[in-house]
Amino acid sequence: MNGFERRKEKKKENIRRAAIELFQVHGFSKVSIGDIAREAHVSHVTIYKYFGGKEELVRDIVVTISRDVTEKARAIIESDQPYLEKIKQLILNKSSIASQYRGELIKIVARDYPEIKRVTEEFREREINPMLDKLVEEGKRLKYINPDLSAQSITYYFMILRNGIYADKELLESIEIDSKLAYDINYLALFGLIEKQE
Amino acid sequence: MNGFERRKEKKKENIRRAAIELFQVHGFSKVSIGDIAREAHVSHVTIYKYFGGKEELVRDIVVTISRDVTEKARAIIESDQPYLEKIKQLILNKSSIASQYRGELIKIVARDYPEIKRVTEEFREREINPMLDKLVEEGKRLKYINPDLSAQSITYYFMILRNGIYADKELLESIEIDSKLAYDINYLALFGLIEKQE
Amino acid sequence: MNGFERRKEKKKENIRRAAIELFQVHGFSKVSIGDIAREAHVSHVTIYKYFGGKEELVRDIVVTISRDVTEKARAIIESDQPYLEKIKQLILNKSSIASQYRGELIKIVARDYPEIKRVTEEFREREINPMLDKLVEEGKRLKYINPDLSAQSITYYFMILRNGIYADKELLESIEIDSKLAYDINYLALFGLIEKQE
Amino acid sequence: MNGFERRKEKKKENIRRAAIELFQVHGFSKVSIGDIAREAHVSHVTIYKYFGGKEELVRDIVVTISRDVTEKARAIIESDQPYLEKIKQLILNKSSIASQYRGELIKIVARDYPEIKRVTEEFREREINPMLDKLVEEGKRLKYINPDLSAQSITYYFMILRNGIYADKELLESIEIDSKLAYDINYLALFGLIEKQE
DNA sequence: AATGAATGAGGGTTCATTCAT
DNA sequence: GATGAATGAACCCTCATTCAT
Repeated sequence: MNGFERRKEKKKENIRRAAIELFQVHGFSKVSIGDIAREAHVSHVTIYKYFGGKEELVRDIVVTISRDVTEKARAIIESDQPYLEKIKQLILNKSSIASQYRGELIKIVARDYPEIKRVTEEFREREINPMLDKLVEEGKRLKYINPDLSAQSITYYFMILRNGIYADKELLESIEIDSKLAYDINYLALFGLIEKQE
Repeated sequence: MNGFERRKEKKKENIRRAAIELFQVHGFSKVSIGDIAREAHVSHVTIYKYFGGKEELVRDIVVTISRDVTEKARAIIESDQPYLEKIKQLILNKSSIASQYRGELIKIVARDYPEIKRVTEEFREREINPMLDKLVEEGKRLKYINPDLSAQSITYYFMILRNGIYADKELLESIEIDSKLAYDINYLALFGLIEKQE
Repeated sequence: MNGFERRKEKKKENIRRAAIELFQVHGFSKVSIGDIAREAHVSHVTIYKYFGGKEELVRDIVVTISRDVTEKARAIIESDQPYLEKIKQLILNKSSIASQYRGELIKIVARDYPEIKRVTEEFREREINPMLDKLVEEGKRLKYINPDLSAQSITYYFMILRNGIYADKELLESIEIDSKLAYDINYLALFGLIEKQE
Repeated sequence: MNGFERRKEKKKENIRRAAIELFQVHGFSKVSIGDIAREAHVSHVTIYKYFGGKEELVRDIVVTISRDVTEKARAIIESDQPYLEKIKQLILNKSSIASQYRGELIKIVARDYPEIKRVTEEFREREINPMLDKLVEEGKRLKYINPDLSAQSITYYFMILRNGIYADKELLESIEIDSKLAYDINYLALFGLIEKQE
């Protein structure tokens, strides 16, 4: 990648960043190419030249985010931390995942551009699920996880938690501010609402 | 309410139903008044006469749903069932709540029409939260719920679960079809992912 | 005219009144048939049945007003008052002419419905102008009016004054409240702005 | 102002001109943005980019006209002509004022956009009235004007004449064609309809 | 390579008018 | 004869996309 391409890639990155930011604040349908161009300090036709159109820009963003999220998850899972720590981080880590993972965004986008749906599903199928399966396997081996629970259920459970948490900006902020709340949510996700009665 | 008004109310109900349906499938911003009119088999002008405009239609729908959900929840909480059964139903009941509660819809709508945000927040503040607080109180008294958890945390936890579950239509369908999955999700929400080690 | 027709005529009159009132307040283009129907406490289709449509309603109103104004002017001119008094009243009388003559309304309407233009012009041609011509004739005979002025000029002058006065609601109100102002305007119209120098 | 901005200003001017022209012919409410765009040979989107919307376009036009009229009046008043000549020109000058001053337009517009009313009233209050007051003062000093007449009355008288004259396109044309008519109207406005009897 | 402008489509809204009850 | 609803057109405005400079 020569200097020319590097500059171009930087500009693309900048456009992606602007788009994600705006999507998060105003919702996907409300953000126009013009808005993104303004936010990224480029001309809107530059966006067309670089990405081809709104759908392609969005696909590009979705792929970028998906890749990013996958890598973050892989880093956590393959790290050297104790098992519980890994789980906790996957459910509620304050790293950049929070600021990027936008289940909601992706879902809405998927509705508008069915082709993008396929992209994200492929990602989950091929990248995320295998990783989670292995994690669950390990959890069961370590007796952390009830062996009667299916891997699919647990995967779904993760999805529910992540979607539930990251779908609500205000909730996210509350969690970041209030560490007792963060602790409680973690506790609830890990050990459930109900105390097992002996 | 005479026959005249009853017919009118029926037509309004029909328009609401069509709108909700379309919002769920295509997302809020993508559904035009014309679409709703077509789906409801009325003229778009009728919608304007009955509701006044898109914002008012949406506010009406949001209020209707909110009221409905609240009543459903109250029915469960004030019913004569054992405590755990109530909790389970609140998290994952197959009744019409599932088909109506659209946290996601409301959240997106709130972004477009800030005034509607207030309506829903007032509902939560005034109706939902007090009910949940009492429920948590009861759970702690019965030693079902860890007394260290704050009521607010648990309220958020409920929100997360509900949002996470109802935000994903496919997930919802999977749960309805696959009873093992439903059981597992319930188990996870109640007793958590991690087995407490003795 | 039997009782039936009398009731019908009354209703029509009521509709006319409502329409004129609304036109005066909100301007012609801004008043819909629905508005008029509401103001007149009738169904809008009644208006269609009685008048045929918006254009016909307006034509009817214009004719009614024109006839009315003509009769008022005739009454003044053919009355037994001194000449100057007649002139004064024609320029600025507080009678109902003020509340009805709507040069502005008619002009705007004429733009929308060219056919109506003809109606009013015919009226002026056939009714108003002859009356004014005779009045000017008399004024010249009585040495009130400079014989070098053409009757047409004076007719235009009347038009200018009336249009100028009645086009501005606030001006009209000021005149009605402030009698010194009314006196001055009358003076200016009659004797001009400039004092002839001897 | 570089060439770039000059081209832009020229285009805006062109749009204003087209709008004024159409407003004069068809009345304000009947002219759509699309009509103006067509007349000005630009895209309607360009109008939105330049002016923001119909209300803003209209406000811009009103301000432009107001400023223009004020300047024209000031030029006459501050010129080196004899007093009577000034007055005559103010009442009936064939310069571009006639083709621009549109009291009627402004009044109708004011009804639709109350905010614009304020703009024009401010103009009158701050620019026009002081000028007229001084003119009247001078006229009284020179014994041209009856000192019993209030400045306010005379201001209104000017308004009446101007509104009466410029509200009627056909009248305006007649005056421009027929110089005897113009002379008579001027005479009537200056010296009144009635000869003072000695 | 960036910018301004044009196009064409779509959505929200209102209206005059007509139809059915 | 009055009312509610439907139709079809028009208008304001915004957007994605393309063209010309």
